[in-house]
Amino acid sequence: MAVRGAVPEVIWARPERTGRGPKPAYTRDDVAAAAVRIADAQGLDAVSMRHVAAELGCGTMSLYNYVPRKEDLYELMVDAVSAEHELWEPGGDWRADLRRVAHQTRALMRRHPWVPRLMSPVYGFSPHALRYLEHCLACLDPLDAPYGTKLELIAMLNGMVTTYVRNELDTAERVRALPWSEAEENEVRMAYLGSRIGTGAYPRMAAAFTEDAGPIDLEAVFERAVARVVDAFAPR
Amino acid sequence: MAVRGAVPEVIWARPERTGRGPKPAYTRDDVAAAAVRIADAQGLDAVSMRHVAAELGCGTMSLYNYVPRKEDLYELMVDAVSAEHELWEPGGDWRADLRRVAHQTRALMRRHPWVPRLMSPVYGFSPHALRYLEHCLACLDPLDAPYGTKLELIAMLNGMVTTYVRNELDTAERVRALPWSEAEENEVRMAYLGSRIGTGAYPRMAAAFTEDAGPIDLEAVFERAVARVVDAFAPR
DNA sequence: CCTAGTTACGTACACCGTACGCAGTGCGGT
DNA sequence: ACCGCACTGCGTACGGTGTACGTAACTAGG
Repeated sequence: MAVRGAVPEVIWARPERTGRGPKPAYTRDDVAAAAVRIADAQGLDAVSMRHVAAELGCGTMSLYNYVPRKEDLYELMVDAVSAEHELWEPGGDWRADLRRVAHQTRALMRRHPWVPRLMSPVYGFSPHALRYLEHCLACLDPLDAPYGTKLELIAMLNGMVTTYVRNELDTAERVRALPWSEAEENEVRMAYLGSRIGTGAYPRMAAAFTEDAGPIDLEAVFERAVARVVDAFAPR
Repeated sequence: MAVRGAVPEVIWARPERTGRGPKPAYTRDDVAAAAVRIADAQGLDAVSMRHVAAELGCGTMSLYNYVPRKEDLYELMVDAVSAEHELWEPGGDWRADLRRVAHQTRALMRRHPWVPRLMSPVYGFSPHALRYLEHCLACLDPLDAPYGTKLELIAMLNGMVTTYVRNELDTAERVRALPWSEAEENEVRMAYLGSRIGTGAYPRMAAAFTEDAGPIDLEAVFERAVARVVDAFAPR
């Protein structure tokens, strides 16, 4: 009997089956898919061990045969949706390819609004994350720069996309738990903001708000941000 | 009796006292300070209503006289540490001023490692956050650009700093709850990564790892990232 | 002065992650 | 062929969480 709880382990290094005893009723992918299904439908906070087990159709504690801790379940979830990344043959224009990567990542996160909240550097080791990273590096083959710089570019782009989509969506995820609507909350916040600005203590913010009264085009803002990050690494 | 739970409200718009009834034993700042003290000392996960109440020296449910939901307690915490931002008179070189802002924000987050996890666009309305934003805009006075662009720059810089420090620190925050050390976990993860790379399926990652075997200088990486974001908005 | 609104807070509920123990199952070694 | 044991499945239980609700004490406004 191995003392499982006290030794560090990576979920991906642990074999899915060891050969002895009865065959497991589900695969690791089944578990991940059930958790993803719940997160997509009811939000990340609804992903509890009990709910996932119920969705899967087994007892709660049976989950711990597949996943040592809930943290690892999160890791499985991120890897599962990372499989949705479409990996194409890079076309030679690394800036265009990287912009395409950014847009695809954004689309993925909009399909699964809980992903930004789970993004962590430690999840970068999962199988599908490695494939994704290798693909990004392949896109950067035409760029004449050391790998260190390329990795910094990829990290910066991914971080920017994650932050951006997170700001765009986690309020929507958050509002699910609130007893009032997002529109109502925004209205109250804007009213408060207006009252603060009206005091005259923030002249530049006041100017900023009178300058641009129209609704902001999120799509265009994202487009510009991506281009700026990519161009920041282009040789002059 | 107002039905408090069903109407949206901003914590900052709610008056701290209404005049009727016994005087509150603590101020809102006392509550925030107690929560910050716990988060600094024991991590964000230790910030429970019971712990904060105990730290403050009152009953658990008394907290709800000061804060309608735990979410608002988080908002108070972020605002409380936002007061630590040093606001100087901008010197005319907006790029230098912005770099200084970035470094100061990073230092603040390193003092309070739980801040990146709580960063959310909705917290941008707190009093000290408004002061901070106005200061950033003041730094950007010499830059000839519409306020929309300036706000995009500030958002991008803040997001990058937050992401960066988060990646740097939340593993440390996370490891507090794990039954093994961060070094042990890193060793296991690196071993697994090596075994995956050894399969030859990721030639570029393999090349990247053989290229740069030395330890990475986090300070220099951060410096470069800040400079890149700032320079991306400089007129050519 | 009275009363309505507020503070303080104990109790209770539903839910969480997961340690533990037990029954059943089927492969590996003899 | 047959143990034995490692494994799966899972019920129970523990200590934690946020917070709804009810009650007692208190004080300012009419």
